[in-house]
Amino acid sequence: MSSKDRIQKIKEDTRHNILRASLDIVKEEGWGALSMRKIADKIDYTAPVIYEYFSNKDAILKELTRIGYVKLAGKMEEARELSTTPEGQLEAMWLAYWHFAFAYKELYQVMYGVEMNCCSIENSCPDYVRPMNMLWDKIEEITPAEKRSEEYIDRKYYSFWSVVHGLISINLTNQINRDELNREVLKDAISGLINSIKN
Amino acid sequence: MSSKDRIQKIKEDTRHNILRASLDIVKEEGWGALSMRKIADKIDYTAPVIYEYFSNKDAILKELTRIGYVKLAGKMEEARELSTTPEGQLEAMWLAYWHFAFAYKELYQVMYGVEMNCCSIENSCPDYVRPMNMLWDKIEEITPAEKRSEEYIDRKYYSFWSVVHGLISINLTNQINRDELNREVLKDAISGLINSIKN
DNA sequence: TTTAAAATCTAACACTGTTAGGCAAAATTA
DNA sequence: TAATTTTGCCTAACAGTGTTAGATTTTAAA
Repeated sequence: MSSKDRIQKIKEDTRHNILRASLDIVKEEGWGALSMRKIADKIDYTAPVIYEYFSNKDAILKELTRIGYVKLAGKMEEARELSTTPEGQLEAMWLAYWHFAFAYKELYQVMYGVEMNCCSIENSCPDYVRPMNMLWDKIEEITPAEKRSEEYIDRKYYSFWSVVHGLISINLTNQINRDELNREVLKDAISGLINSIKN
Repeated sequence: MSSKDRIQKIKEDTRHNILRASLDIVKEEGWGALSMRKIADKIDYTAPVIYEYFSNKDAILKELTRIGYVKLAGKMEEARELSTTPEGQLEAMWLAYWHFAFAYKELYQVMYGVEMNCCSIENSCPDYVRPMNMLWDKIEEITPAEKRSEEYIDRKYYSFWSVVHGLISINLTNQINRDELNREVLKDAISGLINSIKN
């Protein structure tokens, strides 16, 4: 009856509270600080109670991942409605994807396994910048003199790096191995960018 | 004298063994399984000994990161020597970067914070594929009929995704925030790809 | 051979995810 | 209403984590 429904609702609330508490902790202290006891503290329970709502910690992460995908799809739908041409819609959807990643940074991180590196990279270890410098210099070399500016080369460098690193990340996280697809995407992107620099 | 040198060498060896043992464990069981005690076991010591060579676990990860960058630069140099034109050299260097990421997967992961997601994504939760489907369909829509094949749309979808996700990952890990650069790279890539589809 | 120093270990602390078992309040049944 | 069952929640524990302090053994110097 009504009491059963009320109990059901309280259970759903608690489940929701666990998810919200988790996300709050991550927002405040990062993924590394998320623990079952900390979640329990936030919702005024002890840790074992959580296991009545989620079978383990991974299940919480998985549900947050799912929520992330739902939210992302919603944002993309919203963006699509703002444009009338298909080209405009496609662009709007990618921009919505982009904005989602930063507006819901923590969700994006758990969705795609993008973790902050241990410690601050910018300890200016010279080894860190050498690969970048090698590529940067070579891009500079093939850039026609009239285009050659720091901003231009920077932009091209980041364009290269984005496609390559993006494709690598996708391959490393989703272990879907599609060699011929990778090769074509990579070749397309690299030759496309080289052409866009030379002309 | 000689005894001091020998001691010095043993110390260097131990330091090296710690790093190699760490990488071995990660290769066998993944980053999540790497622990100080497990490293110590592999080199026939107890855990506290490691702290005479590295101030903490992060320092080990940091050194592995550095080693990764050195190795990457080496591979890129090798690749560069194989070509004579600057365009060929640039392409070869990016391909070397690409191959490095898979040949030294664990190093690439610690260098760029690309972690495997908790559990297998392909539990075929329909929510996971919705954003992809939305984009895929829209790409199909703007693709001229004579080009329209599954392979073609797949390739274009992954090209889009790679740039956008790559740029996001770079922004999330290296917290270097360069808004105008991001906007330009993103706009360039998206409009470039849309044009390449339409023509 | 005694003494100083270096190398290494054990034990502990505070944390982690997770499970088992118990206690008390609530709901159900007689 | 009284007895019984179910539910909700907690404490305590286990095995693991990174890390530190202190004791102990081994090596080197006097």
